[in-house]
Amino acid sequence: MFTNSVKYALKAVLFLAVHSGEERKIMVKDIAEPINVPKAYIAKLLQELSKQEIISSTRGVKGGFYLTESNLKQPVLNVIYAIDGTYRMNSCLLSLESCNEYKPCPLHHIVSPMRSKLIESLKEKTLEDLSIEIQSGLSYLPL
Amino acid sequence: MFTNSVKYALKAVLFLAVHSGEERKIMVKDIAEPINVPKAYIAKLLQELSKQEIISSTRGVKGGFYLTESNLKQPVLNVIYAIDGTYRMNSCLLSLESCNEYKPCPLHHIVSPMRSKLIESLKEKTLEDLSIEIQSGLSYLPL
DNA sequence: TCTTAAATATGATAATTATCATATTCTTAT
DNA sequence: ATAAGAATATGATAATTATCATATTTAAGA
Ligand code: FES
Ligand code: FES
Repeated sequence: MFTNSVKYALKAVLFLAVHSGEERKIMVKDIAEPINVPKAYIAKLLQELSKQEIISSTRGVKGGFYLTESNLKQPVLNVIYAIDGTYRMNSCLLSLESCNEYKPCPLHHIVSPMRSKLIESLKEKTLEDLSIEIQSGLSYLPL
Repeated sequence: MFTNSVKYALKAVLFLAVHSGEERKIMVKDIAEPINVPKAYIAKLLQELSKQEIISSTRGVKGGFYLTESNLKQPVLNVIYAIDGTYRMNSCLLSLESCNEYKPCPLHHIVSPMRSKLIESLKEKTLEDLSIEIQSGLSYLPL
């Protein structure tokens, strides 16, 4: 469904959502280990997310990655789009072009409503929402 | 969501569902062109599907690929599993291990119900069902 | 201002997936 | 039997994705 990169990015961002803050910046190596993702790999992804202002960072001594209040308000979908682009989630299952209501492929009626719902949910849920669920013990992060 | 291989395989199988029969075998080249997939690529996929008895084939003069009545009764999901394996559809979105109700990842509550529904639908719908929909003009094949 | 510790930019390598090519085997009809 | 037309088996190449590595830039503190 998603690429490995998106999965890793989501894990990292959610980890930051739970553990970081403007006063609690976290370095790559302290993110990589608990979420169980290769350090160099997650570093690259974090840099990209930072460049796209999905997450925040400062360099140098005492630097690291973190989420601002504003970052926390973002929908989960932002992370996905930032890494994979929008195409993957929205393209038709059978043709490789965009999904078309007027000339639906044979799987459209099965797949499209669910995809719409999924995207809607990922747009509604913010990083903060998920962070709260994790902290309430309704879901688990490291796995 | 699915790999390119699965998409191609589905297109080919549905093409066969609509156009072939025990008395109407179709050769690779006559499948590849209308579904707009490279011949050598789809050939390999068709061979694999044939080996797994998702579709039928005979070689030699007058040979080709086709679907028997029994083939037509199969759920769409069979095609997907035959090419991609079962893992891809069933694994957790965030960890790379299997999805777990008792220790759900932060996206589980959003994603899991929809995935279950999707799998259910793909299990219920047979190739014949989709073929009929195409023939009724409810959906379109080549795209 | 200089040293140090961090992210950033850039790119190299490995693994997987997608694509292409061809010699072999089987089936039908001559 | 044998010639021809098809799938089959096998493997090679290309493109994309995943992974790793490192030199450069920036910020903080001595
Ligand atoms: S047209 Fe194929 S999924 Fe919508
Ligand atoms: S535990 Fe992650 S999707 Fe179910």
